[in-house]
Amino acid sequence: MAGGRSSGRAERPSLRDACLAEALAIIEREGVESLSLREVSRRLGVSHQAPYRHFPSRDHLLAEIVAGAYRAFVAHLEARPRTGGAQGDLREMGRAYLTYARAHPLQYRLMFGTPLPNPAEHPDMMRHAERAFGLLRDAIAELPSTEGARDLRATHLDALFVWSTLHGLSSIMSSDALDTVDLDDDLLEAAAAETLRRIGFGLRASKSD
Amino acid sequence: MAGGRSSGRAERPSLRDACLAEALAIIEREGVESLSLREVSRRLGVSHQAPYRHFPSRDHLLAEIVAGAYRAFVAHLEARPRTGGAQGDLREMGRAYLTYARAHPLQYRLMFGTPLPNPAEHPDMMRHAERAFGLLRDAIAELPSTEGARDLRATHLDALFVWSTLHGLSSIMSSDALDTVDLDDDLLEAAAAETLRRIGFGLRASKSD
DNA sequence: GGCTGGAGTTGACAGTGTCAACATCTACCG
DNA sequence: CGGTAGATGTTGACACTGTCAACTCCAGCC
Repeated sequence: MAGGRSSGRAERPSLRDACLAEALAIIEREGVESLSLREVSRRLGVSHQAPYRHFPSRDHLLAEIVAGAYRAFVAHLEARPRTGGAQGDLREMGRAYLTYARAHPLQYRLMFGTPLPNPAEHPDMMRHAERAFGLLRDAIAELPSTEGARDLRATHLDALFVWSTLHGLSSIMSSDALDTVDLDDDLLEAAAAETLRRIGFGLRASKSD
Repeated sequence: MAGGRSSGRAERPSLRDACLAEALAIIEREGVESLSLREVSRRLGVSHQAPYRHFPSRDHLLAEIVAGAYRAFVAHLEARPRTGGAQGDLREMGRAYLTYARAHPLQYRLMFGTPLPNPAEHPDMMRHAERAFGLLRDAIAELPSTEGARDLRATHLDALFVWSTLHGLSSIMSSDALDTVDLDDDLLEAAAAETLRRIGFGLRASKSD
């Protein structure tokens, strides 16, 4: 039902895929807000209405690009090393999260940083998003509970803490705001490691309440 | 040189201020991306070029609104209670940060969440932004250093940690992403308190390295 | 053959930001 | 008092955008 329209098996010259690729290229160079279907058409040498054969609207095209970013994000998170126990696993998840954000700042910003096309109108995009959040929450739910049953509320609190810490660092790292403050690359590298360590402390802190 | 054009002393009917107010109202109802100077003009009953007498471009108007949000943010941070020592002060700062983000999600998003008009072209807006960051960094620099001189790098790391944690929670709280996950208001309240506590743990953790 | 439906094109419309030329009104200076 | 300069606001244009509607084309199928 979903996806698979592209590389499944060569299905036509696929102007559809060309649009997605060209749109992404435009966003990379000029930013989301200056993405225009007409410019995409122009670059592809087709008429300004051609993309409408494949996308109901500009926002639908954008939503598909964002969905792609989520898909890649989820894949990256799932591809993390799966060696240690629950605690080590969460750490790997955090590392993977930060790695992706550092390696793909544009995609990260597309997912979390920019005003998305109305999410309610693009359920497919949201499905991928929820999948990503679910991964993180699951990893936390797996944490060993030192005091018997892990209650749901505590899990939510922990998830929110981990999520917001990771997200905070990532969005700062992939934002322009950094330019106003002078921080070198080494520092950011260190900050990533440090943040992971501190998340661990923070989680343990909640137990020793 | 800067500011003071508004409420200093009644300086004309001040279409300028009316534009800012109306623009903010539009953003509140429709979102940033659908803010248009022409709509502002229409609502104010003036011609579509009138605002250009007061703002060189749409982005300049937007930048001024964002600058206003930063100004209010800085004022809110500076108005925090100043009772305790450095440690208590940082805690108050954190509380004030989260309070503002909760009370003014729109403004918070305007500052950190949306693609701003090219910051380099709006130095005034950036001046206010830096002021806000500076407050936080200063509060951290004041922390008692248990091991003699507080080195600059450590301060930066700490600042980045505190900042990103606060920002992460705030931006999640003021974002639509929350809607995809079911979290009640009580939980958010608890998360704010919990996060402040955990930031404390995180900072101490860096010392006991 | 004829017909149907997808893919792409052309032409229009309303909306936008912005430049340029015009009008008007206000204040100040001779 | 008259006149002139500057700020303020208006009208008209231009290029650009997303999107609707009607048109052409061409492959495949009965």
